[in-house]
Amino acid sequence: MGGPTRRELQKQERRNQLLDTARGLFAAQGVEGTTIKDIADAAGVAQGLLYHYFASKEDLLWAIIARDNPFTDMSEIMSNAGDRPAREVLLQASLRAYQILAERAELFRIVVREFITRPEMRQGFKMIQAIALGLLTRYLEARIAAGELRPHNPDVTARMLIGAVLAGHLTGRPAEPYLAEVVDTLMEGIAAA
Amino acid sequence: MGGPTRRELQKQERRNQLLDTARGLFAAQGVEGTTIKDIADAAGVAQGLLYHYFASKEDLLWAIIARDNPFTDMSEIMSNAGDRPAREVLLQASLRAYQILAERAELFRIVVREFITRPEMRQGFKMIQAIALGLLTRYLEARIAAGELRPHNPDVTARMLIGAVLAGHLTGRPAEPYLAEVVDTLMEGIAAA
Amino acid sequence: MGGPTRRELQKQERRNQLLDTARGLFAAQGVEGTTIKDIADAAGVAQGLLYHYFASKEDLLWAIIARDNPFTDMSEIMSNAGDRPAREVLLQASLRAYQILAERAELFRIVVREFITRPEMRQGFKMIQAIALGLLTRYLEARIAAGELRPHNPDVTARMLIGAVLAGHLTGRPAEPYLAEVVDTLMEGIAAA
Amino acid sequence: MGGPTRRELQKQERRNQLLDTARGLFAAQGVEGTTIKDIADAAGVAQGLLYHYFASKEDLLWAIIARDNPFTDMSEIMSNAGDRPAREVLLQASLRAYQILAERAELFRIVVREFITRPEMRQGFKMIQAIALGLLTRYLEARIAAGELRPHNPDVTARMLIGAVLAGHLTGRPAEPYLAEVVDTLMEGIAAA
DNA sequence: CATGAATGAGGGTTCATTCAT
DNA sequence: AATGAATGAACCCTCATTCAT
Repeated sequence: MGGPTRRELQKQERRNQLLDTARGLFAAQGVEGTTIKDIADAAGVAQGLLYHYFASKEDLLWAIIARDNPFTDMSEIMSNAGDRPAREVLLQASLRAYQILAERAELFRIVVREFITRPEMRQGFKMIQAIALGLLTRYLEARIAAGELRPHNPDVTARMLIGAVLAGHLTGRPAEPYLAEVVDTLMEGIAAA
Repeated sequence: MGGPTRRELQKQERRNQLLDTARGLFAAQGVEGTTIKDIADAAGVAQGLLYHYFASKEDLLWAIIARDNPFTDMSEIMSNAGDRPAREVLLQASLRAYQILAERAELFRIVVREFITRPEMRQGFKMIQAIALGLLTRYLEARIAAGELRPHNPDVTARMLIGAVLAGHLTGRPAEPYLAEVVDTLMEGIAAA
Repeated sequence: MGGPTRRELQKQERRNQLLDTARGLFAAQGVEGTTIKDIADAAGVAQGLLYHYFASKEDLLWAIIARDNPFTDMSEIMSNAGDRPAREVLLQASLRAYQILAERAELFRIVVREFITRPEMRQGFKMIQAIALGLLTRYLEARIAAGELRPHNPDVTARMLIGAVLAGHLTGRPAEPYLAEVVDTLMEGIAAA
Repeated sequence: MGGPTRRELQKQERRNQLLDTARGLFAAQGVEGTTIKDIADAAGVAQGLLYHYFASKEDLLWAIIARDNPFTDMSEIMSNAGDRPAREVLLQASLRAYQILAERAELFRIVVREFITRPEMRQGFKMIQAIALGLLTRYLEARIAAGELRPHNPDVTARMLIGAVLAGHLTGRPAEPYLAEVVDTLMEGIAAA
């Protein structure tokens, strides 16, 4: 029987509140630049309380990443591509990725910043990238096999698309018409006929 | 008469030594994660000496950026494009950018990391990106006008190329054949004829 | 309900303990000559704790001054002069001032020392002196108006009395018979009849 | 035979320049608040040079005090009192003391500040005060014996005059008419006839 | 005589973490 | 569950002093 008790619910809420608060500050000031006191003050609690929910500041960081990790979300998207035209599928995937980046902008900033220098996090970064790359590459291979795309190295295409999406996000470009143009260019190339 | 004295030479050498040491540590551990003591120990000098050359840790960071800034280097490259085929020019530019990123990998890691969270540095970042984008965009416009490339939005192409170069660098891809494939894809597209 | 809780009481006690300890050391060695470690060690606490109670060493100094400031104490004295003979009132005021200087000798030493060189404190010094001078001057004016004292510039008399009290304190003269002689001289002069 | 050489003169000038520079900074910022670099920069020389002239910062402080000590100057004044009226002599002495305080204001500030907390300097302070007090007291005793002043404790009068002079100086009062009023009050008292 | 690079001890301050309440 | 007083290790930086040039 079951379900969470009232108390467990409150506990979850408090935990989420602390995660939200910490995520905002981490994104704005960096992990090193944010003190436990900052987080406690912003959340309106005492410093000590954070140690009831998280073993350390490091643990708090990992808890944020674990909770807001968007990968389960992403993997579904590519699975349902079916037989629609590649241009349409790639555009939809780009748009969705853009959307996720916007929604998770704070997490993204935290992760990029920390991944750059922390050796133990670089490992995780490679995994993440491999997943996204894998999803895309497998899709492209299927479309080449189906004859919709000309034979080429799909890994390169995947990296170009991901790079263009990231570059657009980082430089604040609106999704429209940028992503459509990217996909068009990818499909047709820029050489004069 | 003239020329740097022995003492001035030594001063420059010492200064460069400290900049090199700091750059390596900043890149490896982040600016926050590197202490003045770390740098002094690695350079084999006393902590106090750093303050003989740089007013503060912050000042030291800016001194690294100022010294290793690759912009003058980059702008020359696109100016000498002349009338060679676009495929060749874009590939050469990509290769050179890759090379610069490799040479300045440490600076690049430092800068990206710090730019992500420091507001005063974001400004600088936008400038940098605008320069690179501008160089590329102007070149593409010229080739469209010359009829070598089909009419399209060159800003998108520029971002795609930059994104692909950055993504390749960040994920440790060797330049060959990656960059050639990127440029080919950009020129011809991936759609089946 | 109400009143301070146990914890609030302890907080006040601890705060006062730290102020007492710091005051003693500041008086003995000067503010610059006293380190936070000195204070913490003397109080038997960790250095960090001082920053739980005071934002900085400077703040600690001001907190001592604020707590031990004798002005409310002093202003009452002159208000209750009533119609007693001036000789009696001036003597009583001198004695009381002497007493305060003795009680607050540490604060006094600190304040004089810091006021001499810190521009921002000189301001405060002028205010303090103006208050004491004002109290005395107003009293003397009233007694001149009442015909008890001969017409003269009361500001000068006030400064002479204050000067004599300070000089006596600084050179360690016992209050008796010094202050009585000072007041007598002030009342009668030293010229032969 | 004879006279300081050119080089010795230059040496003296340089020494005096350094003493002047240091005195100004010590007075303005306190001894602790002044760095050797401050002094060297203000004098336009290298830090190391100060150690050619003075063994340490402490030594530099004592050298200032030794050079600018005003006592020889002061003792002559009271010796030549002769038989002039006491009012005139006391006023002249007060004026001269005021003048000396003004001329030596910097030294005075330094000395007071350091004397307050340095045990080894308190000793010197007592000597100084004893000298001034002695000169004045002996003069007053002579005038009492001569019948010009009524019998009283001259030590008290001396302290009152010194106190009034110091208080006036510290609070920035102009010499005129303050000192004349002080001497008048001292001579005649403030009681109504 | 003069320079200023170099040292190294120590200062004020910060902050993640602990623990009695 | 929640508080916040208390700790102590480090951090950035300062500065009197030394010494090779």
